[in-house]
Amino acid sequence: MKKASEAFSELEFNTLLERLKKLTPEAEKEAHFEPSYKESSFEQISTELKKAKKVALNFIRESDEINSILLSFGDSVHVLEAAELEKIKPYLEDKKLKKLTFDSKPLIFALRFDEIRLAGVSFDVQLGAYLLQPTRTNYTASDLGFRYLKLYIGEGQDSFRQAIIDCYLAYHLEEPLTKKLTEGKLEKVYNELELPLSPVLAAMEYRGIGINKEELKTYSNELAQMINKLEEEIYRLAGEEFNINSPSQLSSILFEKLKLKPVKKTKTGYSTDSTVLAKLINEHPIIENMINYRELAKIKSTYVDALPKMVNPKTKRLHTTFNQTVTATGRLSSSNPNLQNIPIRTDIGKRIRKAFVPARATDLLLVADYSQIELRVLAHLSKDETLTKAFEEHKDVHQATAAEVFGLPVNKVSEEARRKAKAVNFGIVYGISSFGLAQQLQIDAKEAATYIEMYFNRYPKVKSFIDRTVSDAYKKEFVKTLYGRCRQLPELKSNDVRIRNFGERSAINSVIQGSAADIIKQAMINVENALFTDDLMSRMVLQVHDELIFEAMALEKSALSSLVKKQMESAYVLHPSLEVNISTGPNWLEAK
DNA sequence: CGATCACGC
DNA sequence: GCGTGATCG
Repeated sequence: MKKASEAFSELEFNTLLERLKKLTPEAEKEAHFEPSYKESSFEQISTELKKAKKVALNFIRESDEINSILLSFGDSVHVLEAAELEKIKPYLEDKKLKKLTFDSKPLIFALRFDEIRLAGVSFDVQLGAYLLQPTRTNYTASDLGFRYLKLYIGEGQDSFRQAIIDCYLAYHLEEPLTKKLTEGKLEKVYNELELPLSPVLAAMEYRGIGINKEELKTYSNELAQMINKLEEEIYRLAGEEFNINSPSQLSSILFEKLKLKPVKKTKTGYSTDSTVLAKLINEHPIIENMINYRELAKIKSTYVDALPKMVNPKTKRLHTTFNQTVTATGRLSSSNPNLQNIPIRTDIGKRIRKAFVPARATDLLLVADYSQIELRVLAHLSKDETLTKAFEEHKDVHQATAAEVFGLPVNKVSEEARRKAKAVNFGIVYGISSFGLAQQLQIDAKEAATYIEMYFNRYPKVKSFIDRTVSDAYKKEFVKTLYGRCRQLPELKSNDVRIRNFGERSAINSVIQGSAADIIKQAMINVENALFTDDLMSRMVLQVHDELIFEAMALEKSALSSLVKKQMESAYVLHPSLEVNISTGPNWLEAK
């Protein structure tokens, strides 16, 4: 039984493991873990606190307000009233006293409201567990307690008990998790990247970004009118009213009533997605209206109407949450609201960006973005001379790729050829399949395959890097990034060729995307430190995968520009080197 | 709550 | 390839 459960753990069949745990007779018999705690005063623990080298820390919070302070020196968890925070403050700010946490960022965030800067966080359960198994979807006390301490902790505890358990685990998971991190050679990425990044993210979240609510209100009304007109026109052309937002209803209108030819199927019926609509554009006038409707409806519901509702009434700003333990590759994600998918491509979408503004009208937004970081990482890892040279000579990389692949002089590269080369470059970074490239370029898979072949002819070391990465991944069942971040690939053991192919593409993508993520994380840490060292007032407020966004004091514009450029470009010594473009403006649209 | 769709890198 | 979120049924 034990063996089976271990096997499941390795394969990360999360739900199966859960079920097994519940069914195990030992689990039934064994007393469920009961956290021991006692209500203490500062005076009662002060002696122990003074001589302690490390302490596990947690809070019981209601939203951002701290209600109780939880401390543990290994055995019982001490519960102190929030009123004692002032007395504990020097210990929290003492970087020599090691703080062990279950999830440090919310703690750092909450303490900012009491003007306490938590220092000396040396262990964070969430970050450690994430680095060990980045493809898990959550890292609950119950899972981690069982996995690393063989404790049976029930799910769905009330928030008081949960906070106690988390504090207990913060203390007792340090040893086993640290050991595993060392075994996996993950100490560097843990200690030098993830752990120091966490307070940087907390600070960015705390600062938030300014948003012009009135601008969005006005826009919402304009969009409502436009959507209304499109709606009427769509009903008229369909000959009836229906729910335009329902893909199934739209499908029956298009493919049954109007007898349009279905382009592709989904699990449940005929697809009506934007690529399908684009192909049907000349078949019926309703299509163009639908395309426009989709875009407007999306922009209105997801951004224009949603964002103003999320403005914090106290700060009047938008505060995203940067999730540090979500992606399989090491990227951050952003939620509530997601500020990493604000529209940019279309004019309609761009107007959203115009509403993102600095706190004071005299300030500026500064955007610093890495130029082609993923392709540069690819050039670095593959050591391909042609690709490396393109960057060293500051060429337009897609144009250069087109010239290579199609055997043209650079000045003879058409828009069309460049577009194709760009798609091939994207495909390479994503772990290409001829099917995917064909779909992207609307060509048949055979033609796509010849493009890939032509590409590999001109960039042979990219080809061998990809082959090496994939065969390595099969051997080890994981891949690693520049900083040693790891991703397990259980898909490569599948008997299903489609799942194995997915695993192969993930292997390539994870190395490239994950290495780029490592670099920008390093840059964020370095930039944040440099801003304080140089005494600048400007602040980093957002990260969008390959770019950093700052609220810049107008007077600091040039100092900030050079600081950010220098720190980002020197975050990692890459060959070809990293290049950063900087622009500024009164809002996010004009700073791009 | 899964499926579909659409936004970003 | 990697995400988050709105909407539907």
